[in-house]
Parts: sequence; C-alpha cells; structure tokens
Amino acid sequence: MKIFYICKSQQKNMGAKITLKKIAKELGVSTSTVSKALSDSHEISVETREKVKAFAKMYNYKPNSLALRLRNQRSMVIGVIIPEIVHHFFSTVISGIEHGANERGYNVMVCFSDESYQKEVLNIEMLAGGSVDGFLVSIAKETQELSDFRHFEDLKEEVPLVLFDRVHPKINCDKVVVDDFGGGYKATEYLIKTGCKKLAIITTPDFVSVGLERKKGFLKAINDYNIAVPSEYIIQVNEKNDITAQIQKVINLPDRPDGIFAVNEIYAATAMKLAQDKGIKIPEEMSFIGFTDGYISQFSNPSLSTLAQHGHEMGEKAIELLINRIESKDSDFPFQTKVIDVDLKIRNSTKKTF
Amino acid sequence: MKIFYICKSQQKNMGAKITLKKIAKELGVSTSTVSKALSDSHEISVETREKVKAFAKMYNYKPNSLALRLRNQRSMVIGVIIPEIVHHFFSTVISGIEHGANERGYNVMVCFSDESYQKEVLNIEMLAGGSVDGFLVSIAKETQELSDFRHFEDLKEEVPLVLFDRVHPKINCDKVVVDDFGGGYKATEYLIKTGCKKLAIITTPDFVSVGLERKKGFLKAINDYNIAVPSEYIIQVNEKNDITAQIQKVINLPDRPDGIFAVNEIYAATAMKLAQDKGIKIPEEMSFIGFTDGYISQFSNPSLSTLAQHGHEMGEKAIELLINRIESKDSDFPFQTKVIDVDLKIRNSTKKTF
DNA sequence: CTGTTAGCGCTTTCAC
DNA sequence: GTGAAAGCGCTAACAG
Repeated sequence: MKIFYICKSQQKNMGAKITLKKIAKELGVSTSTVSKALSDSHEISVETREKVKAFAKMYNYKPNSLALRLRNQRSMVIGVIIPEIVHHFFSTVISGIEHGANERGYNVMVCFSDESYQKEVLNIEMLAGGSVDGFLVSIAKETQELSDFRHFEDLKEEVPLVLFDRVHPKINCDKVVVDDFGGGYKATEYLIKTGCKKLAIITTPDFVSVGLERKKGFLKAINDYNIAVPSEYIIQVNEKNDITAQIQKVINLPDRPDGIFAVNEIYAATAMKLAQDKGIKIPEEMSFIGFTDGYISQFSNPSLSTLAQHGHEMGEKAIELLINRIESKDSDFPFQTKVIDVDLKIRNSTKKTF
Repeated sequence: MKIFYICKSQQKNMGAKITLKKIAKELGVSTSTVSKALSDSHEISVETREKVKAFAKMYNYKPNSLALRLRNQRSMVIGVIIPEIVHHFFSTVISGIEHGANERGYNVMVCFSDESYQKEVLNIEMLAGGSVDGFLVSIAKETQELSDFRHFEDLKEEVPLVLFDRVHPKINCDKVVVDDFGGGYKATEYLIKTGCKKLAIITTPDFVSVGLERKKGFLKAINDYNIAVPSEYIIQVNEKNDITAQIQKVINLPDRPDGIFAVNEIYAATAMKLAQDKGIKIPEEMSFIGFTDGYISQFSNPSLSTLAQHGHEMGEKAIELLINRIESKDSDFPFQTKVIDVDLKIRNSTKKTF
C-alpha cells in the first residue's frame, strides 16, 4: 500500500503543493469524497475515511486558506493598523487584541502606517477585499493633520471598523479611547497638590487627538485651581523639527516652571534629561509627569511618574466590540465609545503628597 | 445615464460588495469584458472601457484580493513572525523589512509568537496555505529551548523561509544574523582597555542563540587578555523568575566587578539602577555596556554605552534574500548566511579611552 | 471588439 | 456511500 503511494507521486520535489484534487486522483475517488472524508462526514464509509485521512496525513495536506476564505466569505482574521511599532503602548494594546481575538477563534495581522497617510491607505487596501473580516485602527498623525478620512468611509461599506486611541469624531464607528482628558487633569492636579506653582505642558500640535485631550485636561485643572500659565509654558512639539531644541526652550526660560506635564514619555524623559544637564534638582526644583508607562519611564533616572494607560485592556475592549459587530446580523445597533481609565503612577520625578 | 445606474442598484445598503459580475450585469456586458476594460486592454473599445471604468469608480469597485491570489497563486505578501513586539530592535528590523518589501511590490504582515512555541506554530499555520509567498522569522525562545523545528521543515516544502537574528544551525535555509560574537568581543575589549579588571557578564541561558554567541565573544576577549572570571561573575538570567533578584546578586557580591557586559539593554539598565541604588559611582567604580541601542539605553541616566545592531539593515537584507528566493526559478542555489556588523556606541556608562 | 469557457482549491447541494 | 456540478471572484485562452 505504502509503496503504491510513493510510486505514483514521485514529484515530491516540493513546489507541487498537495491539494484535494491530487489526493482524489491518487486514491481514485472524487474530490468531494476526499473533502467529506477529511471532515469526518458520516456520508462516507469508515473505510474510505481512514484511507483518505491516512493519505492526507502522510502528505501533510493543509487546506488552502485562500480557497477556504473565498468560499466561506470569511477569513477569521482581523487587520490591525497602528501608527508606529516602537511605541510601548501600542505593543500592550496589541497583546490585548491578540488575546481577545484568539479566545474567539480569530487571528490577527498587524500593519504599520508609520504615521503616514499614504501607507495607511495602502495598508487598508491591501487588507481589504476579502483578506480580513474587520479592522482595528489607530489613526496616523498625518491623516489626522490632513483630516481626510475617505478611506475609512469606504471601508465601512465593506467590513466593520473599530477605532482605538487615535480616533476622530468625523468617523462614525465604534471607538475605544483612553481617558486622556482625565489623565491630563489628574497629572496636573497632582503637581499642584505637591506644591508646584508654575506649571508647563509639553504637548503635540492640536490635530493629534490624544494630545489635545490631555492638554484640555491640563487647562481645566489649571483653571479649577486658579493658576496662570504664560504662553511660553505651553510647548507644542512639531516632530518634523528637532524635538530637543523645542523642549530646551521651556527649560531654559529665565523664569522657569517648577512642574512639567508631558503628553508622552519621550517628551518627559527628554525634558528631564535637559533639566538635569542644567543641574536642576528633580523633583525638588522641578517635577515631571509623563503619559504612557513604558520602559523609558521605568528606566529613566529618577524614574518617571506617569499615567498608566492599560493598553492591554484597551485592546481587549476594542477586539470585543469589533467581533460583536462582525458576528451580529443586524448591523445597525448604535455605535459606542468606550473610555479606558488611566492610573497615576507616582515614582521619583515628583514630590510626595502628605 | 446616472439615474439609470442608481435605479438598478438600489441595494446600496452595504454588505452587497460590488463584484465584476455585478458590474457586468448592470452594464449588460460580460464579466470578461469588464475585467479587460478595467485593465485597459486594447481588445476593448475605448467607449466601453470608459463606461466600465466610470461605473466601477462610482461604485468604488475593488478587486477581491483573495480571488486574485487564488488565481495567480501569488499573494505578494510576506509573513513576518517575531517573538515580541516590545523589543525596540525588532521594530527597527521590521521597518527595514517593510522598506525593502514595498520597494519590490510586496506587502508585509506581522504576527507575534510571544516567545511561545505554540503560538509560533499557530501563526505559521495561519499564514501558510496560500496566504503569503514567504516567511521571515525570528525563533521564539521556547522553540529554541524545546529545539523542535518540524514546523519550519514542513513550511519549507511550501514557501521559502528566511531566519533572522534568532536562528538555528539545524534549520537549513537563508539566514541573517547580527555579529553577536564580535559584539561581545568588542564590548569586553573596550571595558578592558578602559581599565576594568573584574569583568562580569549578564546573559541569557545558553539555548538563546544570540545570548550564547555574545557570551562566547566575551569569553574570547577575556581569554585573549588573560583575565580570570570567577563563576559568580557569570549570570544567566532565567526570565521565568524575578529578573531583578538574579541581577542583584552580582552587584551585591562582596568582591564586586568593575565592568559589566549585559546582553540586552533591559539587563544593562536594571543592573545599572541597582548599582546606583547602592551608591556605586558610574562609570568610575563600575562600567556598563549593553546590547541593543534602544530607547532604554538612550534615556537611562547615565546614558548607556551599547552595541548598536542596525536592525533596519538586517531587515532589508533578510527581505532581499527572501524575495530573491521567491522569484528565482531554480530554487536550489545554496543557502547563505549574512552577518550584520555591530557598532560600539560609547555614551556615559563607561570610561573613555585615550 | 466582445463573449464563452475553464480553472485556481474548496465545500455543498443534489443525484445516483 | 459516492460523484457531478455549481459557485466564491477573478483572468486568460480561445472563439466568434
């Protein structure tokens, strides 16, 4: 028996992928018989089933997933598009997405827009058209700046879309966001309560949704506590130019701030280093709080107080919304927006409360 | 004309994806005519071409990529499997991969094994079977520990495979690695030349290929310069237990080292922090060099001297090898292994040479 | 210039 | 218990 198999298919010289058809031919049965046998259908005699399965195993048969998807009109894969891979925060989100997806039998594919509008569109085009059953995306900075969201609109006609972290009100879909406003408020309030009087913020341009929200939180706290903030204390970093030089300015101010809230850990760590270089004592003379509790905050010296964002939870929530949307028949239940809490994590770049 | 279109296809209520067939039906022509018109075939009259294209555009027609791939037996996508997303190094490799891939018309999909054998196998199964034209993988730690590579062997029957960074001699395929040995040597030599006499290494268990090579480089230098290294100076971190506690040991030694080489930036930064906590002066009393020039090294204080690994270049090289393999007819030219140089980047955790 | 047909790999009626 | 045929969406060889 074995010899028979080996003889007939001497083209084991790879490339020639084994298919249902080939198995059928070798065994002298029809493809549908093979298909049914492989899925253990009761229509097929036990004998034939065994024979087919043995043969398939021997040749390490794997169904062609493309064909399967084309036929089932389902891929069981989720496309994820994030702006940048190096962000520790996005890593944690992805781990949450993967976790939730696997639990419900889905797989995950990740693409990177590199903050570019072009690449975002390209990625969507590549993944759309049958490849994935749904999209999870965090919008690229350039797209936010351009404020052009047609690619998302088109997409929504085809498969469900859930936006996370970087969202936009113009796009009508399910969303998961961090409580950026609340985080900005908490951080600022903490600085105030630990005695800082002259508060500065290092943030992004306003088109970056999360930066804007964090700034709003900052300003609200400032206002609630009746603190004046001169305009030189508000730095909006343009990442197209030298970041360090822009941050330097606020540190070098003759009347410099004693508390700095930065909307990400890179800005925070950079500012802190610059301050240290000038011999400023941290946190006594200047306190720092960043957003995003990543490795940078952990390993900087002194370690940075931050707002921890619970990326894993965000990922899980986002994938849950998406899969629910994919699997629900009546697709028109209202879109929802989930807000994930942030926690203030006090380390050594800030003074202690009493 | 326009009205005609709109009337006939009133099911604009989404879900009903537009296909060639539907366009053909609406326009009263055959699918092949539509197909050819869309690809601007000269077989079709200009008039018809225009009409079809206009209609397709209006309905935002996008070819189904699954069907395309099934037909062409090509997907133009590369599957990448990496152990962990949070490693800055892998991020840079991926950027290189993407760059090279896009240049040659390929797209990239990334999956994460989370250092787990199981997930690695799962990812491969999901991407194999037609979804991708080739694989780029960096082996998970667990797989290295188990030393079970059957999934790669099976894979190679189907599509080309290129291993990068974490490789294994048992797997016969193209490979791209960092000069881990050379890096270990360079770092150690630098420590010696800047006056360190008591050298310690913080590394991984030996089954992690890159850790082993770096250790070998270290030992070679030690040997070349006739330095004795007591066994307590060699720490092999088991990541299943508390990392800090294990690293603590070498710092707390009564006769402690004055130069430490760590095989990654996390170990290096952790060790340095621990030393600082004990009031040890860096680099005067203890010098540090890590591997991987990521954010941690950059933002630690003092900033860490490291071996920069040129991940981008590695990614570009890997994708080049892979695509060459994919596109070459005669698939049996010999497998090659490329070695990417590392650069010693001196910052402030080490003394200066003269 | 346009249409018919076959086929990529698979599943699923529906006959036999 | 098994097989023929249709169809998922697309293209290309071949007729007309």
